[in-house]
Amino acid sequence: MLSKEKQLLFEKQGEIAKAIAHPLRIAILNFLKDGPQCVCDIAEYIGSERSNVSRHLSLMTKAALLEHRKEGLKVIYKLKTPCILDFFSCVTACLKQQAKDSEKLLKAL
Amino acid sequence: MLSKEKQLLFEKQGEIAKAIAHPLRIAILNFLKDGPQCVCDIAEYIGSERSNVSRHLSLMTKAALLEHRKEGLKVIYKLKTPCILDFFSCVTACLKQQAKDSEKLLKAL
DNA sequence: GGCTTATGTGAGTATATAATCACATAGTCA
DNA sequence: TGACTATGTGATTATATACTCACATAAGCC
Repeated sequence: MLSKEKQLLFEKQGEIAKAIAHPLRIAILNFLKDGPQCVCDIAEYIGSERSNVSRHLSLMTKAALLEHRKEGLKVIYKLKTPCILDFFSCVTACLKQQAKDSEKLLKAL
Repeated sequence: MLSKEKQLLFEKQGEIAKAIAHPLRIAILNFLKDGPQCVCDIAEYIGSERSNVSRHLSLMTKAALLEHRKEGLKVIYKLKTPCILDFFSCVTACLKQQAKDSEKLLKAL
């Protein structure tokens, strides 16, 4: 049976996973791995409304994935824990597995 | 600007992240890392209704995180791509960062 | 001060997700 | 065959999430 401590841990882990789990947010994380960027440049890169981007950014900030500072008119966001980028290499491994399976299926046709 | 290929990749990665992003599903993944288990034992471990567990399992199966085989009356689920477990070590790093920040804040009081 | 730009937020709507209950299906065994 | 067990699924409801538009705020510049 699941202990209270583990339950709490899984909830916390779920919050972080949820903060990552959106195509636009993943795009933002990938954009920021090359260095800090302002909201306007992020919005232009991912091709979405600024207000929407702003919400995604504050969501990730609340999950402690990002941090930001003000610089004149602009707000600059950057990765707070670059280790989350490791997430993508492990997801990529899963996707490769999927691709391999599809390939097998295709050959069987 | 985001290329179509990258957009597609980020969507796929988002699907996998979403399949992980739930406390019960994370609990299941952690339970299965010690070996394959049937639905009834998984349900008992995480303390939720079987029908609910069943849905979480099929969701993760669709995302290719799990695979299953039938064994008599029981259906046995197991990790398909154990590499997703790496996800947890990278999330743990984020949580440690968060804890460190809270500690700093606490000291400043 | 007034104008402009960058950002964030409230309100509303549309869609997705999670959980529950009841029931259907499939396999086991007497 | 009939009772029993394990699992999955349809229908419903509650809640969460994503997006858009309009507007508020804050900082810079003339």
